[in-house]
Amino acid sequence: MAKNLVIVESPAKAKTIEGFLGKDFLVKSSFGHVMDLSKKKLSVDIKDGFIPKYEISPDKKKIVSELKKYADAAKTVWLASDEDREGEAIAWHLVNALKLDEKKIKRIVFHEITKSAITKAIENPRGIDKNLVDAQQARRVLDRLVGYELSPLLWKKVKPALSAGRVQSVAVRLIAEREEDINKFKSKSSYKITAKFDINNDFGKSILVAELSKKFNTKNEAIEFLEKCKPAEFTIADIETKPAKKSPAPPFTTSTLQQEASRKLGFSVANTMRVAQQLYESGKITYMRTDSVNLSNLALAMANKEIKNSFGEKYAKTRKYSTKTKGAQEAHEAIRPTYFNVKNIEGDNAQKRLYNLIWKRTIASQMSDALLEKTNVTVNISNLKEKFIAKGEVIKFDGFLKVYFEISNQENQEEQKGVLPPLKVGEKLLRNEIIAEEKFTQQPPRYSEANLVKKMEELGIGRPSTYAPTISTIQRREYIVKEDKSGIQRNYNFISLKNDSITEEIKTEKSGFEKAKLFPTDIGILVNKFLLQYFDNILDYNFTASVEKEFDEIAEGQKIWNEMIGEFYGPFHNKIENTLEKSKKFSGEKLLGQEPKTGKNIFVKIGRFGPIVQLGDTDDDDKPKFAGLKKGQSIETITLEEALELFKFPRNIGKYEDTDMTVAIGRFGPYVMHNKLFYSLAKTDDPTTITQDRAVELIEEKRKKAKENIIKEYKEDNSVKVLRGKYGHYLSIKKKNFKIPKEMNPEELTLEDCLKIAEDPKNTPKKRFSKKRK
DNA sequence: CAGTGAGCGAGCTTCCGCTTGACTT
Repeated sequence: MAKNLVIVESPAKAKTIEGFLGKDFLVKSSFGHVMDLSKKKLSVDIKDGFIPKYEISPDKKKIVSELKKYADAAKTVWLASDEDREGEAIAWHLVNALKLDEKKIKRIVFHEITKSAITKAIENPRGIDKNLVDAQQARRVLDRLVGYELSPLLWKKVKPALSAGRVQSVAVRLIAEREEDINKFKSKSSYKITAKFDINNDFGKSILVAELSKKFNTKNEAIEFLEKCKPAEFTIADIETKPAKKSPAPPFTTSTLQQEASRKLGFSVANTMRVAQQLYESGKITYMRTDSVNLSNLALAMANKEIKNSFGEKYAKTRKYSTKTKGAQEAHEAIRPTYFNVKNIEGDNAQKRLYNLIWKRTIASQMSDALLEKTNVTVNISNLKEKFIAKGEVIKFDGFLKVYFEISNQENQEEQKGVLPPLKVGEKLLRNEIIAEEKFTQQPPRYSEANLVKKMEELGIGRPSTYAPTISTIQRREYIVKEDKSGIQRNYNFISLKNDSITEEIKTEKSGFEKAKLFPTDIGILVNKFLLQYFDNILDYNFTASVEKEFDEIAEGQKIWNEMIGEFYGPFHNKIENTLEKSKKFSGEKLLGQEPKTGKNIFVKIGRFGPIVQLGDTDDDDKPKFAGLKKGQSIETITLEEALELFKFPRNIGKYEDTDMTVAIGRFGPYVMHNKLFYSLAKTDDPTTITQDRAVELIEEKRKKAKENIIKEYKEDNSVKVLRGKYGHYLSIKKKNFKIPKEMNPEELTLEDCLKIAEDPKNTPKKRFSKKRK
């Protein structure tokens, strides 16, 4: 057995490091945290100084016992978890979980996986930094208290199974507020003037395009301007040329990788992380969960060599970047290729594309500036004081642009600068055409997943390891949805002056098209309203930043962690108690109007199963009627007419095989019910207009499909069937499903076989987490 | 999945941050 056991967090890291160290060292990984608070209970002793009660995480029991075996046999245990708050806590938990003798342990840290960094770390061990551990405990306990006291309050006051937390609730707030901004937004229009001039000078013929420095608010002003241009003379008043430069962006962090992969490759945040993980595990890139833009000296040297080889000496420029992100912990390097001379890799398409993006971005970050020449040409109008301006841009030296071009975030970047024709000051220009185009101001854009990550990082909310999971949590809770929105056709005025006549046209454009953007749901909006009303401090965009400051003070030994938690918890818990006692159920109920026939009130609100409309008051003699909202409808925007429509279900649409068919809208969308069986409508079917014939078609379709999935039936007992499902073959007996053992051939099962399978408890399906609510 | 919504009451849900596989009805 090896004399030395080194424990790191990630198995891929363990493998690499083992190669650097001699055979006296055994390197194992803890797979992240090994101890945590129990999921089932609060596990914080509030009365006695907020002492947390840790347990070995259920899924880590095996790893812990394995590590303990190695640790007991080793002379020295080197705790090499990451150099940040969480890493320090992992080291401390390992001491407790493995019951390590303090004399036997050494804590080492390194933030790059290079041989020299590891060797240096081994030469400079230290003890566990208890202050840093305490900062982590404060973070952990705060999050637990907030999450586990707010969530149950929501269950009581809003809806069961909801959740709230320091990070997720702020993410939802961002999306809800953006939607509010969009609803409030009123588009304004103005007129942009562009001129095309014919050039005919010593250098030949060409065209100069220039834009007026001023925009007009009304059509009349624009026409008035064009009228004045009719007799005017146009002269070049000034040509200004100045050098400019562009510098490359720093190498990727988790957040910037997610943003660029979204923009350039169309990857979702989760997809980016999955593919990056694969690249990391196969040794092609460094660690993918990082907030650091730092590159190791080894990496800098490799990049420099690669650039000189591929592009030449003058393209290389070694750069050190430093982070500007709030609360960055920088335990790792930036995300970079492991070997810079590998430009392309083996792998699937997604891996190749993501690797290529990382390679280019990292290489570009070590390349020279691009040198540009920017030119501004001013054109005078003889009878007006406004000026036309033409802008040109020429690349004198491409530098890093040779490999990498960062797409900016702005959506409409129609302005493209190019090369201007050769011109002279004083030169007279011939007016070819001047146009006035009506332009509308754009509504604020909805967040994409990657833009949300960017914003969260700016606010210091969440960490590289949690961006993707947080986004899926708030989608799973149905606070937000990712959807496309088709744009709307819009008319705009287009006025043109050519020769001596002005013509007016109405053109159409499509605007507001959005793909894979985040929309708040009714429940998301409601929960956000509730939290803002009662817990505005937690939802404050600066909340995390201010507690982070206190965590830092704890880490530096200037503050006691449980005192800090106490100061927070007192007022917070009071608010919980108060709200529990005083506030009524928070359903977001809104009176829409009255039903024309009966005069009964119609409300919209959130019911136990989501948004509903209600006909009649709750305390009326007869029970009120309820109906769920259709997909795409929302509490915020539904009208009285739409609500009345919803009460028309269930609708009878005729008979089939002598039984009534009815159309209704359920939790999973509109459906036809026939003979107590359900048939979902297709997305293209409209439940308000669906015909009898179409409903029959749906019924027949589903029957045919069900038949195709039957592999075996038994005459003796028709409740037993062997079926083909999403995950392969399975057995169905009286609506209960069973797994068919792998060694058995589903095609050849006899009825006896089937019954035997059903009796064996190991074939009964495990209870999966289901969203079922009674 | 399951096509409800009142009210009663049992029993369930939930946080953030570290890490990877396991394995689905």
